[in-house]
Amino acid sequence: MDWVSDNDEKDSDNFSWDTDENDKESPANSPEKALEAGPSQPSLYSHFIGMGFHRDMVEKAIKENGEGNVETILETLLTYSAIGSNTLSEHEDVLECEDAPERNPVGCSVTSDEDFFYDDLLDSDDSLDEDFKEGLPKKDQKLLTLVDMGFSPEEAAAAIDRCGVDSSVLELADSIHAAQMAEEPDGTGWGYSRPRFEAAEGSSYCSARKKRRLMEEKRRLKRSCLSQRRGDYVKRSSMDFEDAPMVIPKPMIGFGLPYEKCITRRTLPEAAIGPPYFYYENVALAPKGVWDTISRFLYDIEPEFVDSKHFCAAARKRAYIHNLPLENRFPLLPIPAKTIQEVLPVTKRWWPKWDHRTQLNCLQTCIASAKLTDRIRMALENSSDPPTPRVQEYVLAECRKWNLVWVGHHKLAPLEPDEVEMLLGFPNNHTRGGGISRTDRYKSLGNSFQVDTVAYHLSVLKRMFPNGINLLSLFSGIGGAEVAIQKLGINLNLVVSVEKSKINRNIVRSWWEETRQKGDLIDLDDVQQLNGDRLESLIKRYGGFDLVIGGSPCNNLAGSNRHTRDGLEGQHSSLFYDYFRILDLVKCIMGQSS
DNA sequence: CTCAGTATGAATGGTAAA
DNA sequence: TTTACCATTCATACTGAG
Repeated sequence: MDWVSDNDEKDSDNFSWDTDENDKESPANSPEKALEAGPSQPSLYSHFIGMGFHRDMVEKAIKENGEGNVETILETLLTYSAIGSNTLSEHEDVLECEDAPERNPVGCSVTSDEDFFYDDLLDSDDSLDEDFKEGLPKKDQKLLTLVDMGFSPEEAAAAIDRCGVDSSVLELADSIHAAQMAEEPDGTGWGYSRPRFEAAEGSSYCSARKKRRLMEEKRRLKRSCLSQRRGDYVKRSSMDFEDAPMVIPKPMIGFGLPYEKCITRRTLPEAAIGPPYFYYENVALAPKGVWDTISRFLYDIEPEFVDSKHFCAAARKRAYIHNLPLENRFPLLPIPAKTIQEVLPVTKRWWPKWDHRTQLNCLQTCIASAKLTDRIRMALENSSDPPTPRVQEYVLAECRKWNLVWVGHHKLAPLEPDEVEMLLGFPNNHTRGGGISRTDRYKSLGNSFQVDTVAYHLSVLKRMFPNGINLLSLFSGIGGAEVAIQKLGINLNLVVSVEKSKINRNIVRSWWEETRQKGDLIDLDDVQQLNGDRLESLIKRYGGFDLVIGGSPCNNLAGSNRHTRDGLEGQHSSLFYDYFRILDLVKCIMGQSS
């Protein structure tokens, strides 16, 4: 359910908006690129201001890091924000304060300590020189940075011991704060979070003008909502922030499985209650702290951890945060078989006794190469029958790693795209045709929902909306949400679908036509297009959204990413903040009109 | 340019032994 | 309680053919 590749051309939407069509900027014109082209202080300055950072912070961060390194400036700003952003409002005029939508949504109380940190950050000119630091071991560098930031050497050292020398300065600062809070029985909780900057790299092509307009819109819309919410959060006890880190329940069955005993009641925080309903999805096994952060943004709702192996023959460990009721869920029929041998009967004939797998591992975006399967074939040919334990071990490890199935004597193969479609609950040939390549099918499917799992959670909507729903679907991918809702027999009166990949948009649109949908399908290619204006006009025209659904990009969270598993702040995964931004805007706009 | 093929670990959590 | 070992994982980057 997310973004697939960067190589999709921008095309015009099928829906023509009344404004703003021409100030879409190409990535080449992004502020980021402009920076790389040559140093220009005003542009750099306004770039970060545009992201919602305070001007004093930006000035200081640029001074400290030099103009050249955007990356380190950003890191510095994030660090400042994590430590001191909550005090910002104390130093700023009201307008600016409300104007900073990217700031921590959990408005927090202010302690004198934090004031101290912030003042110190702004005023101290006596920090150690960076050249000197570079010559030191990593641990000492971090230690000095933390001391520079106003922490005591003891605190800093303890934090490095706790979190490890490879932790970011931000994490270390966070840890020290947590420790301080724990020591202080009456300490006021502070809502740790990085500022919600929309413009991590992935979204930085939003023009400054657009951003300003968006901010104006937000300021207008959010003034009342924000003050209300801040009030709510300040009331919360510091306990909320000292909770043990998120633990993934075992077995991973969420609030319950079909035809089994389920949890049917829960208490949602006031701020979480709809309309609209919302449903957010991402990988369960994200780096530490990611789900804590996501949950905190999504109104403190506890994630529902579910492994789709309970719904189909392949594992898919995912977490879902939603505000849907839990009573009277029902599954899609027919219930899919849950073993490989049942689902792929042709494999049964060749399946050796010593391969005890009955289910597949997670369906991913890449498949095993022919070379690998041939190596395995050779290994089996050259072994005895049954193969030696050593060969068995090797073969089984590769089978599990690459989800291989038996298609002949000594012959293993990856799943076909059709089979992946079937396992994920999509109609046959859902991703086939329209010029899509085989690799792209795997990629789009690997990023998708498991339809039966999602449909089970969404089934409660059927009774509530007998006349159908208006759906806002973000990071739609190949339309897992739309397919699930359609299979549940819920009419789709309106679907606003945001998906970066043109290939995926085509898939959804042809599905829309094949299933003879009566409603309106509006597809957009960029979440940034959904600003306050557009949402307001859509909501006015169609009477609001009943469900906001989406699974934001997991690229930087997924375990299989060897290169850029950067967490929630990663280039793609930071689009989560756009999910939150849009959901919050929808809530505010709909809350106002009712 | 697209497409297919290929090599490329580490973070995380579980379990059992020390 | 600590340590070691094991299994799993919505991926990225590069290459070469067409």
